[in-house]
Amino acid sequence: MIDIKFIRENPEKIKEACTKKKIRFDVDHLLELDAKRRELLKSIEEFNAIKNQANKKIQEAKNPEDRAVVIAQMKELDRNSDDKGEEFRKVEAEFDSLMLLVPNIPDESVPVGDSDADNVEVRKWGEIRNFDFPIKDHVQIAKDLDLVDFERGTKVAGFRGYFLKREAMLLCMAIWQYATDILVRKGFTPVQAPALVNKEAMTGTGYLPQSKDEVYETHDGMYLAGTSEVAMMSYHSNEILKEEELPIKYMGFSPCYRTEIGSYGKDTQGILRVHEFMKIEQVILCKNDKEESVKIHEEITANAEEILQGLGLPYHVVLNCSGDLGLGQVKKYDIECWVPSQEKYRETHSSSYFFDFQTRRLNIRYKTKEGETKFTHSLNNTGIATPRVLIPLLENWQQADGSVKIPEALHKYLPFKEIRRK
RNA sequence: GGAGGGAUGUCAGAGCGGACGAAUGAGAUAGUCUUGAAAACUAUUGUGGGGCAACUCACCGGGGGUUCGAAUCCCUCUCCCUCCGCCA
Repeated sequence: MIDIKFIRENPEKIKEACTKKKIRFDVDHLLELDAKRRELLKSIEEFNAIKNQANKKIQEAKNPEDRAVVIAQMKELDRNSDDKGEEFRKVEAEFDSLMLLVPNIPDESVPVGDSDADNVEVRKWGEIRNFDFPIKDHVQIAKDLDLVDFERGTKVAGFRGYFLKREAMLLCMAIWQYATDILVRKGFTPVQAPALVNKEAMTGTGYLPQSKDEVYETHDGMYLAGTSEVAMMSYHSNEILKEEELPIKYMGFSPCYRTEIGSYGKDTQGILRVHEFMKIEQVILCKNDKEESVKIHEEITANAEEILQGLGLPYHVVLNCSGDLGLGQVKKYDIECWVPSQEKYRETHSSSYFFDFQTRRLNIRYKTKEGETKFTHSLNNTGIATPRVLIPLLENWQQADGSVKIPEALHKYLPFKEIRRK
């Protein structure tokens, strides 16, 4: 959510953000509602002030007759006043729902563009291997080594369903443990977060109302979150923190659910785009300070890079263009890992900051040392997501004989150093 | 699933139709005392909206209602606790 005062004073900046983010939003209509709302509120308040004064008189009235007179006057006043309450509530409701749709303003460093095609590569890491044998894609590797059962996955869980088996499952657990060790060492508090969450949590983080098609809703009005960010951000909703506690760094771990309704027909093979997966997420609350947000954004991006480097996966970091930013995001880097069979980089991480967009919705504030109350800033980035990361891992580490080597960083978590056919 | 009890400021906790934006305690901030600290004492200390300001309006879990007037009464939703049942 954006501060209405800021919108009033800078409507052109919001309009510009709409254009850059390719979002249709009628700023002028919002401001009209805002004016109307304030006008109604003023007249209601004036009426309330009169009533409050009259009530004081009723209390001060010495004898019952005086009292009765004032009460009669009061009733008369009530009858003659036109009740603006209902109109106000209507205007307020529309205003509130529109406020949830005002986009945050992209940082100046964000390139203007329409889609991911306009994203800009900022750096690359790792050697892209030159295979001297015909390579397999991850689906073939998984089938040959009996690591994923897609047929039964579909039978039991429908389209995009899968069973992860044997070494693949152990590998995932090793990857979680490996990533957890790195993040805990960096001061993150590990938390197993609920994936089943309420509407406030979804709205507060900005997944509702704008992305409601991509979210599973349960029969009793709960939601399956697409990321533990939803629960971890909501963890401190309606709280006032202390400045000394900041930054708060959580490593949220949870299953994640996505309908993928916007991506019918895309990546239908394998485990790239699935409805259900596991993810370790970095979630940060920090001071209301742009420089602090920028600094931590680079840190959490570097954390993810460190995790990928340990796994020996070539990647690049791209700066997302304005059209590829979510409603609340100020700036976002995607980290994409090299997928040999596709000869391109595919997204495995997404690192973004929001300033106080989410924390206004969730009402997460802190008291500064000077005693001021401010909204915190929030940021998040993937730590590691499985099984998606198995795609670059299996493909980049495949060997001519059909086996797959395990990167050394994972050896201590596994009873094997390679996966080969039985 | 059944039966009761509860939700109040940063925290604990009173209030149960008008003098309550809310007792009291803790915490925090400032000051006195002290070489310094602790203790003690004194003062200040909720949030949000409108107005340059004086001021004013709203907020006692959320939403409705009754009343001239609601933290207090009624309805409803959410959550928490206790007991019984059920499951592990």
